[in-house]
Amino acid sequence: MNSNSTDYVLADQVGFLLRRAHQRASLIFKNTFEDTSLTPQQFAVLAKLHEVNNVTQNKLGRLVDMDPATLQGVIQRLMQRGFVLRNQDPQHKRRLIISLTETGCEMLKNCFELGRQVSSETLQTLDKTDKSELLRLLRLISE
Amino acid sequence: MNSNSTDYVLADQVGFLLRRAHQRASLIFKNTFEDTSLTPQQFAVLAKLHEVNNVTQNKLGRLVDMDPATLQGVIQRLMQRGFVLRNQDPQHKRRLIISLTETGCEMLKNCFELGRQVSSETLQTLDKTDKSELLRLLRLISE
DNA sequence: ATAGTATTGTTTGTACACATACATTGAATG
DNA sequence: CATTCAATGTATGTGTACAAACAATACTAT
Repeated sequence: MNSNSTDYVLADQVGFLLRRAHQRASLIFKNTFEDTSLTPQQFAVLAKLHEVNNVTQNKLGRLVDMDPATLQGVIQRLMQRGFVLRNQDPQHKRRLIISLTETGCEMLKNCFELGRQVSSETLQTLDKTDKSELLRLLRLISE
Repeated sequence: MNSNSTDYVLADQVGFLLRRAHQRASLIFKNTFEDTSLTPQQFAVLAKLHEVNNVTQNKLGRLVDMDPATLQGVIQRLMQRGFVLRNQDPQHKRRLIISLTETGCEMLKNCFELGRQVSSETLQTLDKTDKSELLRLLRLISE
């Protein structure tokens, strides 16, 4: 028995469900972070810089899973708002070292609680077991 | 004991993991659908039209979970390639009825198998139970 | 050392995603 | 009937996401 087109239900495909889930999570983030005007990606960069400050732009990109081209734009917007600095590595002229400014660090402190709210609201329909199950499975399919 | 910034690990947040997973799924889609030059969203529209042809653009948007503004662009690109038609509803001058063309239908037939491959490869690290678990959980957090 | 290669970052172009503002039409209410 | 309101689609602007082409610097092997 061969598979045919009737087997294919869009709403049952992971990719489709991932897009939907991601869009909903982004919406919750947007509403929760409204006052800060930070995007999820901008916050991800700041939060990662708080974990490991003074990183190469390239390495930072790998840590937050963003393209060099994409990260470049994100960094620029964060620089314009004074949250981040970009300095040349004295040892390697080609490298740029990204670091949090005082302003960025201050802003960030008020954001961690918001970040927790976003995660909590995104997962609110799941019980405790399902919450950690979902995280585990997402990690598994992201390599 | 109050929570502080050290509690917040970016890599443990759903939103971050959802973005990563979605990006990986998109990459797999891109590679698999290389020859067709269809994007995930364009294929989603075609696949949905195969399920329910002759829909209002607005309703189609709700079915594939896209903004009116976003869908408008997707539809335009599908029209340019002759996969889709957009006709005015005679009863409601304001509405546009979207339908698959012969060309679109033909193209689509060869795509279902590719779509299955994408889903399969995206989930390849999971066992059977985990696969359906993930789908269930994603549905739960997408309302 | 020199040549070739890998690393790192920018630029440009296409495609979502969505907010906001706008235009038009159909329906509902007084 | 007229005014208001909801539904539907368009236009524009900002922000990802990524490919491809480019540029410049470090590294490696001969």
